[in-house]
Amino acid sequence: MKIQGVILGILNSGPHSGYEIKRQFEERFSFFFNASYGSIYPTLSKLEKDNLITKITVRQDGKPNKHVYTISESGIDLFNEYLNAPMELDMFLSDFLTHLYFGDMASQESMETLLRQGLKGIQELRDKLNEQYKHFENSSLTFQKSCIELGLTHYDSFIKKIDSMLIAVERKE
Amino acid sequence: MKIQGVILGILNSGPHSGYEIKRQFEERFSFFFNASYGSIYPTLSKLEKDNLITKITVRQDGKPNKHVYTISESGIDLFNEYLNAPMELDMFLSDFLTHLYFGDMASQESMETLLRQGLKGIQELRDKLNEQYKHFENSSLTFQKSCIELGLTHYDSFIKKIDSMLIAVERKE
DNA sequence: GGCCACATGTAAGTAGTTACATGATTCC
DNA sequence: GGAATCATGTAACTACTTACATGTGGCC
Repeated sequence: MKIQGVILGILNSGPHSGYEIKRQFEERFSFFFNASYGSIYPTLSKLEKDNLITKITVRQDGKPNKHVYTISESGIDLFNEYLNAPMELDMFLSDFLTHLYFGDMASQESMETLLRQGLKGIQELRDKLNEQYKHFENSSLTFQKSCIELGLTHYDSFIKKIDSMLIAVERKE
Repeated sequence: MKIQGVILGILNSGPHSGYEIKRQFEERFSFFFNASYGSIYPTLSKLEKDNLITKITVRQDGKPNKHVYTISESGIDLFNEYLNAPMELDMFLSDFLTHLYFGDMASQESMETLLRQGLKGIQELRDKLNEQYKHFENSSLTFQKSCIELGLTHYDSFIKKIDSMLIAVERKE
């Protein structure tokens, strides 16, 4: 599913502005999806032009106005089409693993540094995701919660494995 | 690291053709990197034009000719620059998790189907990667081996979690 | 006055993929 | 004769990101 489908999905559970959508991407989707303002705002414009969502301008107290978008009937239909379309293959792009892969010709010292850096980065992501997980503790959104749990699961398995690789590298010194 | 760096890295451990590079992507990099012929061949042309690699044409018995590329001194230098550059953030793009995320408003039946489909897809990827792992059983390329182990670790943690989600969904029926 | 959070948007650039196009050789 | 594997390449397209541009309002 591309950004158009994901935005329709978010609006399917209530009206939101582009800024709010961006926050959801950072807080809830970060483990498996992301998008910048440079694609969110043009997508919202296009969806409105195609009558899949409608816009209203909302005045706020102590904050600038915002454009709040609501999904239309045809938007809901299109979202359901996206949901029922065959799933695309997952893809994981890891610069850390790419560096690691080329490690067999590098020095043990540089690989130890790499592993430590990688571990630190993953631990930070894990901690950030765990902060988000707290918001779901008493939530009935079990599938959203599971998405975060899958992220934590992934990070934990990586952390464990990298830890053992570090121990192996240190032993060789 | 982009495709240019990865190709230099592959050629850094020996001369190869574009077709062989593509096979390496499928067999060894598939968990964390991939590229199509549409980017491999133009990249090889560009690298040659920039004198980072050199080309020779090799005649083969019972097979078409192939263009075998060898990394140059300046190619090795550039690859080491890439290796020492700060790492980019890993990114995981999952259509399965995107579908899952929107599951709280869907029927239990459709979510069971989704989970089964997702599980099947991941098991297939795991099996394929495990086939590749066998080639590394007695290999001294410990870091390449570790990259595959990290992939298996990831798939196993996902399989375990999706299994438990399936059991939870089934119990609710 | 300066910084931060909130808020929207565009233009140029990136880094690819997909689909197309071609051809050798082997095996059935 | 047709499918499969080996082999190379290009043109059109995609789906974004980055950097830029602008502005409000609160807090220190």
